[in-house]
Amino acid sequence: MDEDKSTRVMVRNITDLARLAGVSPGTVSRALAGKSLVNAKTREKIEALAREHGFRPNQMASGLRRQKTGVIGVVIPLGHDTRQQISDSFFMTLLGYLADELTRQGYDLMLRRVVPEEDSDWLDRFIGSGMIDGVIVIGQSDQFDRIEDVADGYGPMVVWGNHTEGQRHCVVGTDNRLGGRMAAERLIAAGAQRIAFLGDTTPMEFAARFAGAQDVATRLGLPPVLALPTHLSPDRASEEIAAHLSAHAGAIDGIFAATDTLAALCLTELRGQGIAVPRDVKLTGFDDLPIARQTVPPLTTVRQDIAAGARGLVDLLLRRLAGETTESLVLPPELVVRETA
Amino acid sequence: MDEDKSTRVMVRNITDLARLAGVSPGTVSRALAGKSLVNAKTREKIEALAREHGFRPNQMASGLRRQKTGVIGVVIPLGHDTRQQISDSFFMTLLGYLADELTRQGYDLMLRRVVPEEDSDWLDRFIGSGMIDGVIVIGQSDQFDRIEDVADGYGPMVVWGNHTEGQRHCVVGTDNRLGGRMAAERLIAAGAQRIAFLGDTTPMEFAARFAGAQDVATRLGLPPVLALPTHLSPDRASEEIAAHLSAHAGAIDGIFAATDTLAALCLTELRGQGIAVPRDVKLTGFDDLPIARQTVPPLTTVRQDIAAGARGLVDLLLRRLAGETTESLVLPPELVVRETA
DNA sequence: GTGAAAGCGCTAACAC
DNA sequence: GTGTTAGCGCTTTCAC
Repeated sequence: MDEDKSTRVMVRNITDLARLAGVSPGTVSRALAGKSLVNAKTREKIEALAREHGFRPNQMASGLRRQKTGVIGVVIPLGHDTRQQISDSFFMTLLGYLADELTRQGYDLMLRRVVPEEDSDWLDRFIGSGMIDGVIVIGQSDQFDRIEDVADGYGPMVVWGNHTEGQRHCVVGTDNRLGGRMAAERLIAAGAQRIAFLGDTTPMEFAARFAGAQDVATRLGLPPVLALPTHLSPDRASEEIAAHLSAHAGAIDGIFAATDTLAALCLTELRGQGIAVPRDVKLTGFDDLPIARQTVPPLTTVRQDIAAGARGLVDLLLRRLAGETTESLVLPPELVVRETA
Repeated sequence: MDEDKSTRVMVRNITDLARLAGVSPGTVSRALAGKSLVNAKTREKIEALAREHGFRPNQMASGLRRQKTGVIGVVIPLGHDTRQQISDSFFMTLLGYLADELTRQGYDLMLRRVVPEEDSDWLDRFIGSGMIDGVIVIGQSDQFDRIEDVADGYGPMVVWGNHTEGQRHCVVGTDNRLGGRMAAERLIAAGAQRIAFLGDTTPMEFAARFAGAQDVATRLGLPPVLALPTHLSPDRASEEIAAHLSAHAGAIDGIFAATDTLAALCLTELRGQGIAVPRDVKLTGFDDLPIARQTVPPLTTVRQDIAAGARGLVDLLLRRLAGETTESLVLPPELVVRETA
């Protein structure tokens, strides 16, 4: 007998293994799938052989036969702001948690980033590929209607995003409007009166945050919240922020940034223009990403529970996969007071 | 005729569509795959029908038949430091670029995060799943040997990590040792004499960075570089950094942090302990992530070209898929001088 | 240029 | 408890 793992015989499929084990392919399939009704001895023998030859049943074939793939699609639609920072921290963090959670549940994750403008068919294409059992959409971007359409005819889909009264697709997300109110209230409590919202208000989540801040301004009889649009990529955003700041210097004493990333950038620009935070201008972010603790001074922000979001997405998706109909899940935001407001 | 998209007939497969079109399944297959030798009229008819019914050929079946899936696996092994920040910015950024690059090349991306300690079989399992045409491993972690073993018998694999003389697997990565030298040289040029390396030196990349710094200290006759190990998760790292700083206060005037993330954390702790940067202690990071520009003062660091790395990984993988044998790709680091050293 | 037929690797009735 | 068989949906010779 030679010493090396006797992989001299190539085992390419269940049939090869069956021949080696002296049983039928059906039995091998049952044994490897951990099905009941297989003789303990037979099973052991088959498992030993499989191990020895490093054999694993082909998931494609199995998937085709069983009409399920064990794969969940995760798709990130990139809206108008195509070059949106690829590493957008929030989405990437969510993706990390999703990967963990799906793995825990025995699913694989197929990731797709799409540009809806170039491919209006992005969602159907993914669903229709036959490669995935269900889909998680990260961010509605500007594709709300597209998603609604699909939701009517396709069950196993859950979306991370903003909840709108009466919508038909199942969504998981933070109560952005409430979060926006919290941010604005904090800015005002810290002494601000003339508030600006920093960030693009086109995406629904951001629009809701903006609306929440506006709610508060209106209720308290303060001037309306000023919208200061920016892109999401750091380079462009920095320039835009600098321009906004110059244009409105002195007219603003509170800034509610749409995300922590934007807030951090803003902090840098404020310092550059010699504006003291929180003395001259109060500032809040949104998300509570790690960076929020590391800015100088550390950022007051509105926390989203990303881990809970990921768990919620996967939990709801699995329930839908099992045929349940599910309600959307709206998570509560939490104000984290640090030093910028 | 009724108004709605006449999706009354469900088209579940190529055979259904063939029936509608009055042709054979084979012809439909050819038409939809864009093969030559199909009558223009026939092709148009089939394409129109497919569009009308939102039909798309099942990729699983196609994959099974053609013995290729159009999917590239991307796996992130989480070493000993299991709870390594899920959102580890560097890997996540790389992942984003990989997603773009693979999409551009017409491939889908299947993502898997694995804990080798709990599953020694992680790599074979992924490869053997039959779901992927090739695999990109992000980070060697402490799995160098495992990867070497696999490389002997499996071609389409490329790894992001550190290059070691004579290794057998194809790797793409920055010249970490050179980067380490650059960082140390900069610290010294800025006036430091007693240098410490902040971070775990177990992963090969970090070990190489440390070794590079050590090279410089040795060459210049300075005291050896002190290793200050930490975990990667922000919470633990902060504590550990604080402890290191207290223990070695005054004995260190230059810190080379293994990553920008660690450097940013370190900066916060230094400030907390009233140590001025760069006056009392010089500091450099590694990576040049966005955060490096936003710390106060902004971080001097060693830049890795992540986009080039992603392109390299995909390019080499596709070449190997095509049967070529490829050399590893070592990318040059670049010193970015800001204000901490 | 198109149809017929075999088969990718696996699973699930259905026999026995 | 195990073998046999018929596909899952697609592609690809091989005929014609």
